[in-house]
Amino acid sequence: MAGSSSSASGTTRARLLEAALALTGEGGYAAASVAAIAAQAGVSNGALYRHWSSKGELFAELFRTVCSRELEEMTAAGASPRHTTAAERVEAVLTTFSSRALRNPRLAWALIAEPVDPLVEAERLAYRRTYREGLAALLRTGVDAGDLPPQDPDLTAAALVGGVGEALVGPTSPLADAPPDAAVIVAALSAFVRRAIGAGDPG
Amino acid sequence: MAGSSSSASGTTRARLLEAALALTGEGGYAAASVAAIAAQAGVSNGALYRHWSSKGELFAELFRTVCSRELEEMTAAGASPRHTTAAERVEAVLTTFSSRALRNPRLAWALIAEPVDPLVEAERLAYRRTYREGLAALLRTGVDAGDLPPQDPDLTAAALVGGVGEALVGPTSPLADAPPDAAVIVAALSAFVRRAIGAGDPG
DNA sequence: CGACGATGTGAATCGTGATTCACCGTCCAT
DNA sequence: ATGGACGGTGAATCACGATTCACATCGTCG
Repeated sequence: MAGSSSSASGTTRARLLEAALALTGEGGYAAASVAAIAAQAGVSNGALYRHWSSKGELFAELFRTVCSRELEEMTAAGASPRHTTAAERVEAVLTTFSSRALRNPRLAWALIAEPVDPLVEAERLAYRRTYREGLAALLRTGVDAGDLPPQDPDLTAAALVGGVGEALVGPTSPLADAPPDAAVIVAALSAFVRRAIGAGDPG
Repeated sequence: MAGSSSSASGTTRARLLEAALALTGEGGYAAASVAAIAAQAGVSNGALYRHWSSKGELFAELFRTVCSRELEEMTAAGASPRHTTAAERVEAVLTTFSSRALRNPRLAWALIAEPVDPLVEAERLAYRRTYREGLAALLRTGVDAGDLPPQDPDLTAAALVGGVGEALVGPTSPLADAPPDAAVIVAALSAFVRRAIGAGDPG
């Protein structure tokens, strides 16, 4: 009926993903029931199962998509030639992470901390590990080069991921969708990160 | 039948709490179904409802009990006259937290990070906030005294709570109940904390 | 003794969502 | 035109654990 590629909607599959993302961004994973997703996408419950074998699979895919975009951004930020030292790169990665998360706190919460399906949890865990490992690699570089003090890079990286996450969704979750002042928070977090990795003052 | 106060069991109420704690310590909150708790305590499902109006209430009480003990220990550690600077106190608090958590990683995970009832989540949140506020107060003291560099104490505190938590239950959760080497982890975390709050070298 | 409250029993019931399935249309290939 | 694959429908079903409730049991008190 509808034109094959025009107005408001793509394929049902895409609409379901969009709907799931939108609902998660509003009310978190909990608000994204199969019924709600289907309704939002304008299809029936059953349609979902034509494209995924379970709700979990849909969300695993969604998480993968969203997180991989985030990862890309962070990686790019860390790899930019504007930064020369490992400390700067670590800071850039986490600043990117923070400012993006603050743009959509609810979604960030869902991605970082909300209770989810085991299937989805596995996806989240995998990405967390990736973040951690990326940071650890940067830290190792810095330590080896003597820019950063001796430390266990893996542990520092884990603590940074957790610390930044908590600082963002912890204080954020009580708040509505209007972060008080993202720039201030990001700056303060940057300072925390710099100190935590043992880098000196801002360059 | 059994002696009123002798061998293996106190009141049913107490046995239910013990059972819930034990199960949570083994398989987390998820493993602690009403049926499992009742079985472990040697009573029937219904007995639980003679003492709490819901499973959530039981767990809220359990969390409160356990967390308040932890809080006591941490507070005591931070208040000890052995420590003079704010930095030392912060470090002592978090070291206490870490080493205790590492003693029972599964339970720590349940207390810190596992998905739980809203009722229980509220309890957890309250304690997290308390930890955070306690740390923030110490940090403020240090900053005011000039021992620590200027910083947002609340944000630092939040990041520390999150960072230490992640470092503990993140890398820990994949492991069985035998932490590789608690002392090493605690020492490394201490160093992280010292750097993160901007304290100098170890005293 | 007999009533009564507190406690315990455990099978039946409920609530909440995810998941299934018998039944269409539509569209293309033969 | 016709068969059948590809979606789609949505009410019925299922799974799973918490919760209820009609029925004991026991200890205490008048």
